[in-house]
Amino acid sequence: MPVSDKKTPIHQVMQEEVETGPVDGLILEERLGYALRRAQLKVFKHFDEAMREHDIRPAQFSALVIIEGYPGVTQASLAQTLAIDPPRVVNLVNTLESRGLAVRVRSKRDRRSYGIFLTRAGEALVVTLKALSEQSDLTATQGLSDIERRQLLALLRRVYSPQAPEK
Amino acid sequence: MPVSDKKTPIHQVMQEEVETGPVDGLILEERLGYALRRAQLKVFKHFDEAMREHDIRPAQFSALVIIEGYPGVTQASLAQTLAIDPPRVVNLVNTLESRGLAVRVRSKRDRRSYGIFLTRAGEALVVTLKALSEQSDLTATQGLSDIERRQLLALLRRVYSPQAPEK
DNA sequence: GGGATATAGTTACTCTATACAACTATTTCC
DNA sequence: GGAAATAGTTGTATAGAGTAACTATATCCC
Repeated sequence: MPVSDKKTPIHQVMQEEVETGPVDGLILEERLGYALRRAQLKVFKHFDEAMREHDIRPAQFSALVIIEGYPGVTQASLAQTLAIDPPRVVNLVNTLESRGLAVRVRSKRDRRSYGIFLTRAGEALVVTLKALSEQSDLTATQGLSDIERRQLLALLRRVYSPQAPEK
Repeated sequence: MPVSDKKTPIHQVMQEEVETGPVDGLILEERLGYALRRAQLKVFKHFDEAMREHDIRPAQFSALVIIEGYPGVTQASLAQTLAIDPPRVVNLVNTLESRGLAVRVRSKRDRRSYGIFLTRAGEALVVTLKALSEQSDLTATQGLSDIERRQLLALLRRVYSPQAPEK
């Protein structure tokens, strides 16, 4: 039962039949958060499709790419770069390990921490995944030219990392 | 206990001490999904701060703005425009109703559906919230010029709504 | 050298978001 | 008038995100 049944109707009841049909987002299009969410939904949907066959989630993909680029990266660094919190990193790395894509190696310098490395299987997979991801980004942004895509990336980078260079 | 204890160490064990310090996102910066997520995190963080005093979540704000622009909008239209599913709309509208910001009015044309309207309190609040949201977007994108902000919005719109005009 | 403090990782718990299945009431299609 | 579709609701399941508390180790400082 709708909550309104318990409340007094208000002045707008007179306007009742004003508008019902499908409504575009015109009014919200000036809201950055709305635009970011809608764009991210679309890009992630394409990404999920592209990765479905490999059963890889966005954070897993990003982690693999970072580990490839920085072999021996610690979980704390991963957390920072992925902008996720330490508990999620534990879970993430557990998954990668149990699937044989990465391994933890206890650091000799600081025995509290682990260096994370890709296995050969992980190295092979990340190459495939990067190609798939690039393709998925292209199809998700079909309407944009290469220049516009680069513009978009540069602008986004400058939003989340204010000290990023303009070009 | 880390999963790796149960696995054979792999070839990279030799490289163990390679890299640990904080790692920037350089390697991922070409990934659209990563950039979108990071930017959205930042924009939403500012938004949450701006709205904390009013205890308004992003979806609630967007709903209020849509209802203001399309009085009598149905829940189905709300779901479409907000890109959330019908069960969440029910919950959302329940919250707005119980806080006295909006009301459901049964449609005479189609008695399955409701038109959603703002109460006077809702109308007053949405004016305040829109100003706060604009201010929050500005501070979240401090590094950008007005022109770049508009460029970013236009590019995002063309990503999620491919038929959107270039300018 | 040794105790206080900080850090890396882990576990547990909470809250929200998202997705999906099933159901009621009503409308539309044939 | 009956079959199929639609608007809204309820319930359930899973993932994302934030927080608190804990262990083991390292660093700081007297």
